[in-house]
Amino acid sequence: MVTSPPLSENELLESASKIAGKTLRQIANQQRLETPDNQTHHKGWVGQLLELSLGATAGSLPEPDFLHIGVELKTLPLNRTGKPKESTFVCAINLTNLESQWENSLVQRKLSRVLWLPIEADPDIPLAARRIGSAILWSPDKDQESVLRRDWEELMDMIAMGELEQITAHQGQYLQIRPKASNSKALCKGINSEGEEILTLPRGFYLRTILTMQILNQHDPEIK
DNA sequence: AGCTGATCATAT
DNA sequence: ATATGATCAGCT
Repeated sequence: MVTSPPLSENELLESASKIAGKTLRQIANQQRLETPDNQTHHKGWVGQLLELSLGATAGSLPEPDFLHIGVELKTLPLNRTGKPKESTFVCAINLTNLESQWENSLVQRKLSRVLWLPIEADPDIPLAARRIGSAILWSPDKDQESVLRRDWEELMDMIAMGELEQITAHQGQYLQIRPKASNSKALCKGINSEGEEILTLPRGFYLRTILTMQILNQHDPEIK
C-alpha cells in the first residue's frame, strides 16, 4: 500500500485514525514488510513503518516529516502502565555552527506541531502484536514552550561558552542533551572554551518523559 | 524502576 | 561524518 503525503492536518489525522487499534503486524503486512522478532537490531523500525504508512516525506533531512504542512511525526512507546517508556529524540546538534535563536531553531520547528502516535511497548507483548493508539496532534502550550525555550537557551549557552564537556543528561526540565552516535568512539567536531576545534561525541536533543506524559494526560486525562 | 550514556540501522 | 528513525543496557 503506497500512501501519498497528506495535504492537510485533517487528511493526516484521518489516516492516523484508520490505523488506530491495529497491530504493527497488520501495518507491516499492508506495506509488505517483515516484522522483526525484536528491536535490538531494528531500533527505528516502528518509526519508519509508521512514516511509510502515513506518507511522510522528509527522509533523513533535518526537516519536519510532513514539511508542507509543518508536522513532525513521533512514535511514543508506552509501558504496561501506559506511561512513556523512553525519552524522545528530537534532533542532532551541529556543534560548530550554533543556532542562536530559539525562534529559528530546529528544535522549535520540529516541536511546533507534532503528531504523537502512542504504541504499546511492553516487552512482554511481541513486537508484531503491539497495537497503535489514538494519534495526538499537539503544539506546545505557553508554559510548555517557555520551559522548552529556557532549557534550549541554557544548554546552547553552555555550548557557546565551550562548556560542551560539562553538559550532562541531568540538565534541562523538558529538553536534555545526550550522545547521539554509533558508539562512544564516533567523534565529531566541536569548539572548546578557547575557541579551538576539538573532537567530541555527537549530541542530540531529547524530550524527557515528564513532558510526553503530560501531553498524553492533556489529551486523555482519565486514562492511566 | 528510572535514568543516563551507549548503541543499532539506514540514507545521503 | 551527519542526518534520520529510535531503543538498549548498565548503574544508581
